[in-house]
Amino acid sequence: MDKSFFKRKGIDVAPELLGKYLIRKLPNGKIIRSIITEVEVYDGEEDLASHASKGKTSRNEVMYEEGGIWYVYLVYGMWCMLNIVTGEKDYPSAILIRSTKDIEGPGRLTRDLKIDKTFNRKKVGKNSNLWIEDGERVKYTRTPRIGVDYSGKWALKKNRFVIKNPPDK
DNA sequence: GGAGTGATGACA
DNA sequence: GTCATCACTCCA
Repeated sequence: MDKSFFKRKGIDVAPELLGKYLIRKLPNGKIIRSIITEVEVYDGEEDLASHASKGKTSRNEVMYEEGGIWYVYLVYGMWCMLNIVTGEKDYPSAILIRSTKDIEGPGRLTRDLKIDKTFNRKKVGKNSNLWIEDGERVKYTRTPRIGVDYSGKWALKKNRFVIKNPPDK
């Protein structure tokens, strides 16, 4: 995956991630490939649903980096969320990977792929044992994001991209 | 529908 | 230091 792919706006990158393969190489050498089926875009400080809405902090500073690295953080005390940072440096935006074809749900995804905070800030690539490979171009639909009701009008923004008719493996 | 869980950020 | 909050999943 070309680095410039992730330097574009999250809203442009997100639909193209659908249908691509998320690939995880486990410590024991086993490789898991799964098609990305559901993502959400968090874009800019004005997005109240984004961690970046409160400005730069020690947790979200990774979002301000240049696109092409992972942003992993803990929610609800037990689940890690997997995001890809997008956009230029100093612009906070990221895409949350919510589901793949085999694993539905962002918390389950990271549990099953054994992804934890050690991936935070790592580059998307084989060197970090977690990367993306080209897949098929697919149709998708846009819906409001999940679990962000507190963010007022931003909760209604259709920044969630879901694959339509996922191809068979 | 409701509990559990712990890092994080806000405030003092 | 305290306290409330939270991009979730599981089991009723």
